[in-house]
Amino acid sequence: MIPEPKTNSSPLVWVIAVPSPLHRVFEYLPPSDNKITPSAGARAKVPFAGRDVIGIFLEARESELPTSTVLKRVETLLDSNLPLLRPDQLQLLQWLSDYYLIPQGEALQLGLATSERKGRPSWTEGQDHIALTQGADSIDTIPARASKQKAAAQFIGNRTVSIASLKHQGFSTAVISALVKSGLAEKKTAKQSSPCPQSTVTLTEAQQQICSTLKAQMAGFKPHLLEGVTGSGKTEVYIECIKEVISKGRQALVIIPEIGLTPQTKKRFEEALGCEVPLIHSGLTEAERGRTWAMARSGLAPVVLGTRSSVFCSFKALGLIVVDEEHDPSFRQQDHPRYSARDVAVKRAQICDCPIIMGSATPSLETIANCDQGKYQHHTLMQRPQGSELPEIALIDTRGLALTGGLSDEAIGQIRCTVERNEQALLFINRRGFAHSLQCEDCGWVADCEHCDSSMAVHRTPPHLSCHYCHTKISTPSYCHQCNSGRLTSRGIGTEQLEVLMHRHFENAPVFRIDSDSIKNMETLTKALQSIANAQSAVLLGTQMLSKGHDFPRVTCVVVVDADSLLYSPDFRAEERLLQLLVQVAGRAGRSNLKGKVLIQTRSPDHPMMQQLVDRSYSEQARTLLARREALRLPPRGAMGLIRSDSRRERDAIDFLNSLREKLPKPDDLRLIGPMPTLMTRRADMYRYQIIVQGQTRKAVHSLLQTARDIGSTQKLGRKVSWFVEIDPTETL
DNA sequence: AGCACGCCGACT
DNA sequence: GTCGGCGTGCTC
Repeated sequence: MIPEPKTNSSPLVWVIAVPSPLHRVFEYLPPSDNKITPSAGARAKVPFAGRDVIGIFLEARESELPTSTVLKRVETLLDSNLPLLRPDQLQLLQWLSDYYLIPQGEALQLGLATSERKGRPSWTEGQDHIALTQGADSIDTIPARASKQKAAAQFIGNRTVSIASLKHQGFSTAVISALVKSGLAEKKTAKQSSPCPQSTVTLTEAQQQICSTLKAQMAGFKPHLLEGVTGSGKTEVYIECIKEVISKGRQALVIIPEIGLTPQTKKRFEEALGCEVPLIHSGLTEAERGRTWAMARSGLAPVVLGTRSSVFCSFKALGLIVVDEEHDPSFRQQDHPRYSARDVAVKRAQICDCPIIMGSATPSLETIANCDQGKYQHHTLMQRPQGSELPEIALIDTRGLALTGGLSDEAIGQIRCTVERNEQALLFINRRGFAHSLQCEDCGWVADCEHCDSSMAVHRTPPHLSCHYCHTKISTPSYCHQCNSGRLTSRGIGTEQLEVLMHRHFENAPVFRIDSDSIKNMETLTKALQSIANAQSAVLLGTQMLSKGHDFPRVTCVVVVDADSLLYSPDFRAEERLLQLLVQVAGRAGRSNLKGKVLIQTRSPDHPMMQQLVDRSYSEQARTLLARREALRLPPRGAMGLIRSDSRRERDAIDFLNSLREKLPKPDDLRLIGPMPTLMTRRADMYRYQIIVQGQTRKAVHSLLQTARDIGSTQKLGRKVSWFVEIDPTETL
């Protein structure tokens, strides 16, 4: 047969990354009014599977599809001058897509603010600030009946303030527009927030030394670990480095674990740097995020402060990344897309050829290993300034002791002494609600969640049972559902119950409970922290929320109510987590010049970790854990991957993994474990199963996961179950 | 993911 | 007769 002559050359097409779960890019004909070829990273509106979507232009090339393919046409090019995604972001997100096995179209969306993803123009500087036309002198001319306007004018004074901040103060749009209408005030565009760094606070010798070492390396890619005990002043070091970077006209990105600490942190950075430090976190409105994003992109913001998603933000000239509390598990996004913001930040620093400082009192074992291998430079701050001493840690063996509300007599005695000295005590308890579960005294029946393999927690205010995994709430039963007995008892103390008991025990001291039930938003947290700061003696109690980064100068006594509840978890990272948690909690004590004391209640006082908590430093203990990981060939030694499937039908979840495993290659340098049930197999009516992949090199694990992903998407069952592959999983439960 | 297309059950 | 349930297939 004579081969067909090659048809005329393929048409010129635009390659577009379309937001869809497909691991492919798509070809389109250029728009009909095509004049220019855009730069990579520009947004384009394209028809896709029966609807219009916003995709990202990657390149123009000759079509690689058979000439018979019917191509659709790009509808409009949205960014014709400058692409919204900068080359460094594009490079980062393409790496992200590849490394975390995320579809390219979805990965690229992460580099845009939410409104930009919908195709709206990016935020431009507008008249979103306000100032008094005649300055503060005109305040007296406002009639007394316009009390709100007067108050607003007083707030503005001689400054130019953002309208957003006025609204935060509780002034309505009506009040603001009235001021403008009467000519007393006028809207202004934000002035370039040129930083005017405030004079340096006095640094300790150790801080100074680290600062000068770091400042000399504020150009070019270099990761640093700043290991500093709680209260040793890591933030001052960050600030000095940021000043250095912005003085050279470059920008800094500061990433912190959770929104809980943003208001104070923002204020602290703003005061030290003398400029606005815009935020990026999930609590902001779309408009506010869009504003920060655009300010960073245009270079208007010299510093941006944000939670994990800010690692993808656009910058004009990124010169430094700071990741505070580098060990924190919340840097890992646990659902779609799954990535570690800390690791992405290191990659970004590499791409932007700038330094990155990771700080922690309890660095992760991965980061310590990276220091050992010489990949990261290690700096240590082991002393608190003003000579405040590190707290003394003691174990309380609770075996055989009569506990009052989960507390030993010794702990209660210590709390009493603390309160009587007009100081504050902090009780850490890792359980919300009144009690862990409700049990029948006669037959042992436990009120379980009907959607999860878990018991329901007891709550009293208001009274109900609640599942902390799927958030199902039911009314508290008054009799046993198995034997009809009326003798139901609460087991396992929670924050609510502890609060009641503390009120009873310490009538004269205020009691503050900090957990996700009592703290609904940032305002309530700020208020609570304010009251704590103003109080003399007090008892603070709460969950992890209390242990994260807050500064409580009057706390001199910390009690860990039940350290065992975290001790025996099958996850290979459980010990590391527990150690970090306990050291962080302990670090809340004695941060000012008052000497602190830490009491840890445990029924396993002989456990090696408990022993070492008393007389070893964190880094010594981390070494021990690291050696054990090494021996067991667990990360950071070697690599790990995970394939998980979730389904309403248990059989489907198992079958999917079984047939996937059969089709997978079996390289001898890899070990596959499973399918096996996850620790809490049924959760919110979903049965969850997994295969764990272990190997010597990350490359081998990664390539197997990639194959698994490709095979999985061709499986018929793949549509009935929801499943994913994950590299370097943090929870292998 | 989201949307179209298609093939069976219970409604005006 | 048609409205709409959701299984299956495809997206340049």
